[in-house]
Amino acid sequence: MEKSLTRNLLSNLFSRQNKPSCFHTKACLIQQLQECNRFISLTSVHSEILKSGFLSDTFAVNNLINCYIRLQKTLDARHLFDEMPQPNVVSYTSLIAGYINMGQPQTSLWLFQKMLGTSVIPNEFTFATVIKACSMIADLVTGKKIHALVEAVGFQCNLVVCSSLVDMYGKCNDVDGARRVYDLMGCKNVVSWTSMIVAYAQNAQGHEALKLFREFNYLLKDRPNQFMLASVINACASLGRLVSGKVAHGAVIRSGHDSNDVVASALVDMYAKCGCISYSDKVFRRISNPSVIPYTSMIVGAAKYGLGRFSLELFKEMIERRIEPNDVTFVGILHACSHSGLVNEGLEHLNSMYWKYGIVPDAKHHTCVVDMLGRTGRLDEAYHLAKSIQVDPNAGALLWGTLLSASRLHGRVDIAVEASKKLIESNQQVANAYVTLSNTYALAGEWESAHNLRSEMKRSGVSKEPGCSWIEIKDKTYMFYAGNASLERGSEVLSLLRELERKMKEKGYVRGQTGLAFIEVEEETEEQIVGLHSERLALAFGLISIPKGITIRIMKNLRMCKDCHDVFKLISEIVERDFVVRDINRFHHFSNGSCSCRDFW
DNA sequence: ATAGGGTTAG
Repeated sequence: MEKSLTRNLLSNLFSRQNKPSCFHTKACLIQQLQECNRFISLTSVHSEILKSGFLSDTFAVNNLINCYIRLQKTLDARHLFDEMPQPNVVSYTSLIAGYINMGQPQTSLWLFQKMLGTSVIPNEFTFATVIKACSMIADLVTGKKIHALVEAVGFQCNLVVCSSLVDMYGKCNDVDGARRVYDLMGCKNVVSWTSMIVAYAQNAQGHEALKLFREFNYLLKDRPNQFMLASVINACASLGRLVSGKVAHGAVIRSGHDSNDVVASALVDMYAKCGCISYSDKVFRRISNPSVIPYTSMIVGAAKYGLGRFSLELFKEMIERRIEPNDVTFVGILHACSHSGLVNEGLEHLNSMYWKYGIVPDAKHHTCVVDMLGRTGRLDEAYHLAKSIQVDPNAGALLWGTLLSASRLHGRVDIAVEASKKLIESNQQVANAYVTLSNTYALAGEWESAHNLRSEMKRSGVSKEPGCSWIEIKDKTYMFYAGNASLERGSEVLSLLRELERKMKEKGYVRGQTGLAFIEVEEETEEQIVGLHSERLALAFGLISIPKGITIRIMKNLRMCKDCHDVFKLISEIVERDFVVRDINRFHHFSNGSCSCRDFW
């Protein structure tokens, strides 16, 4: 690359072309640099600068560096920078930003460190840029050091610097840190508000995100833009709040942002997570040129509904439209195959993802496949696969946790023991491992082992939060704790739910495999609400085991079933009376999924 | 030369 650059420079240097006289004045050269968007014309201007002797002019070289960076020639920019006798703050900041644009935040932080050893003082542009580098790699330690420097140098009142600090703390999972900076800001704009909303939304505090959004609208400082709306829709999705999500959708339509790809993706995801896959589909089909992300949202949404075939069709369609899938798309596809029992299709996709699409399967893909094999009872293959994968401790916890659940589902004590060992050894999900293993022993009738494990847990002080599931309707949150069957008329509900499960099995419900359904719903009818309640109640009773991520699919032909209707009615009454939680703020730590249901003791 | 948004396995 360097050689070709030199060649171009030389050929331009010695060519005798008729150039307008203005070409040689500094102002003109710089204007040409700012308008330049092709590498070949850049080298020509570069050689003119060289000829005119402006290479010793910091301002001119800074413009040259920026032009190289704009054309993603970071290495050339670096060579120029290294040759500068007196790089100034702009030279440093430009190159630092260049490394960030090339996806090298570490290098940009290294250069910043070097800059601190010189007499060049960073300014607000430099700070905003390096803070972004910390956000990208979630480096809170460095972020805090830079924050201290910001205060020392006196930029703590700068709008852009503070907005990037809010974002940095949020991305590093320090929500309180983000809020502290946010509260100290003298003036805020849409960006600062959005950064704070995102900090909440991405740290399982969706309620706070929505609260801030309401505050923003109440103050009516500005109209929400597409960035803010996408973030708010994301918060609604994580909470499963259909009503708020629809309000946000209304705002999107009114403000004309509905054709925005990012906003549309957020809507597709939100409707799917709120249980309205048909709405997701409607929004999705209105996107004129969907990119890989809305396609992936739709694939994942369908997969979670047990519509595995639909996911695969969407995948085929996007390939036909020459949209390149990414690693997340394959997570969705493998998830779809896993949850719809399409094992052969899943294995084919795993095997072809690299040679057909150039995506190397990593731990998350293998975890999906372990889950897929495990669900259908192919535990030995799943175990074999899990053993063959190199993983870091976090990914390992997911991998072995997945295998452990599958072992329990099929009563394979031997593999459950091995998977639990791995979890306990790695000091990850220890309580989960104990509980699941004990449940597996119990399932296999090995009561003594189950009991011993419980005693061991008590002795070593390992405890597990009870599983919890919730549904929000209007402004109320209904919480169900797993295994809590001690409510009034509990046995009555239990027998009705058993009957319901029997009917579900008649309709093809397979334990641990396909999400199935209670009732067909057009709009937000009473039936839907009751249907959702009964799903969660059933979970609470431990009666049906629906692995997290499977959403109950809604089936038309159950609508007329009178028995079901009676169940819903009864459950509805009980739920209204016994399950209203008034202080929703207490449950923030659960809010990373609207239908989470953990294992319980 | 600077800040903010969407999809991820259990």
